[in-house]
Amino acid sequence: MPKRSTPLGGQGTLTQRLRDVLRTRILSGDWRPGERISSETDLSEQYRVSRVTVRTALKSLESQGLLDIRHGSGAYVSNFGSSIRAGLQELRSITETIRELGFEPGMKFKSLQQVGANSEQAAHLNIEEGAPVLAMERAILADGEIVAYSYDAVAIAGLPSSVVQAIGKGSVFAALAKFGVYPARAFAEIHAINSTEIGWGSKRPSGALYLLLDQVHFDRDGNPLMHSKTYFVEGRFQFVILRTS
Amino acid sequence: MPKRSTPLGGQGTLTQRLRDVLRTRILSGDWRPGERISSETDLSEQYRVSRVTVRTALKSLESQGLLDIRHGSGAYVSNFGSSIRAGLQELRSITETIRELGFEPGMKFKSLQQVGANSEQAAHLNIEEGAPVLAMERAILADGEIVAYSYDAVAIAGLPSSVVQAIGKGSVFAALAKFGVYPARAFAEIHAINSTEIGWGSKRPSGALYLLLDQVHFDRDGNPLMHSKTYFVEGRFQFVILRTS
DNA sequence: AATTGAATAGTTGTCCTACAACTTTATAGG
DNA sequence: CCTATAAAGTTGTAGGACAACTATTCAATT
Repeated sequence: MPKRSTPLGGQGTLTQRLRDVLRTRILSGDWRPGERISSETDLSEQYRVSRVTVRTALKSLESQGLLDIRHGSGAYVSNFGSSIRAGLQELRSITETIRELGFEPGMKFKSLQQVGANSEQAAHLNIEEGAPVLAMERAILADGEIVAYSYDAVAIAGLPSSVVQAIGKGSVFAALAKFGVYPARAFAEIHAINSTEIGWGSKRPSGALYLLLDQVHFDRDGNPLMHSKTYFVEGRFQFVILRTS
Repeated sequence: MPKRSTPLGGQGTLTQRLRDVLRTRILSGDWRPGERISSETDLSEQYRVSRVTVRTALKSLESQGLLDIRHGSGAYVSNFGSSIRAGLQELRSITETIRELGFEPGMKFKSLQQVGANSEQAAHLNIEEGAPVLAMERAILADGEIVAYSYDAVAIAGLPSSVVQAIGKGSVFAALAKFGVYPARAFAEIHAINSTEIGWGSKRPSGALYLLLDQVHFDRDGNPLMHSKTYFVEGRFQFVILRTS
């Protein structure tokens, strides 16, 4: 078993940990866009892992659009590196995304209670109508400014009631993680919405134009965990997608 | 050099060819959603490739959301397999997407001419302001109904003038392909737009609400090829994204 | 009978070595 | 200066081995 100088902290498989380290290095600018990163052999020696592990990690970053690997030449930092952080295809907590973009995330609950699922929620979560769900209405803030309103419903079956308190204190993702629930995938639909019925409070934006992200989160096994309708105030959040063929 | 019974036709690396074959098998229902596919060793023997190649192909399909690989257990077909095809993250011609969704695609040009690049186009295409570009304004139809208005600019340097005629007859992608130009990636920004300034003609939709896909297409080497602002009429086109962690 | 626990076989994760295929750089010759 | 060739460097694939994890089987215990 090889020992490594930089212990590759974190969780997950060795490849995943290495991938995260390399992603951080790329995003932090260790290599400039268009520049060639170290060769697989070099990285293999540097982190004391096999070349197979390095290759798998690089391939993963390539499929995320951060790298462009060319046979016989090397792996080059893609020219989109800096903007991709807010990429839609990567499933991340909104709170964490806001923080990584350099803002101070915040959250204001309008409601947070256990209710019976309405027909839309029941259909998305694959449960009976009226079955208990944890419903919440939140305003999401960045540096004190409202960037989105979110209407969420968590399938509550099997979750201890203490999760309610945990959610009230911070990120939904972080709260669920404490109870062993990890969203692994989300299936999202995007719409443009123009309505004055959305949002509340005094800091409500003047416009009525929103980008709606209507998504269902699933766990590893494909079981629906949460239905979420998030209305992003147009102009205050930049959504980007890297499309590949 | 191993010989394989099924020759894995197509182009690209061995891994890419195997990946395409396996993706086709998955989408065609060789294994049902949730079902475990053959083990890496089995696939390795079946296609006469090394386990490394099989692993790389499977990992690629996992990052596309088609598979879920579990340590010590196997690779399972994800439950979204059938819906993903229309996903935003896959770069495809709008025309072809419309046809695959079962509609008859159409296109109406308002203009198609060589002009000097404006500042926005110049910035996105990384050329001088005023440099020649092929600009077009089009309405995109599905079954005769307008689903989007698109304002595009192709960096024309090096392209023969005959490409203009080819584009006028059908898909832009198809026309460019004839001249050896293949968009490999696109970087898209999404916005909600409410404006009456968009669109033209008698079949113009009554509403003024659009989903704007503002994207730049790049070739394999990262050179910008085309800037494209496409305004999709809200409600007439469904955009979905699979988000993974 | 039901539950627990250990052994077992099967599968993915990582390692090592080797070589093929491709790209870039260096070199020699004109 | 230009071209062709050689050399070095890099990614792609192969094969074998073992570790780590999962699912199953079956005997022992309650």
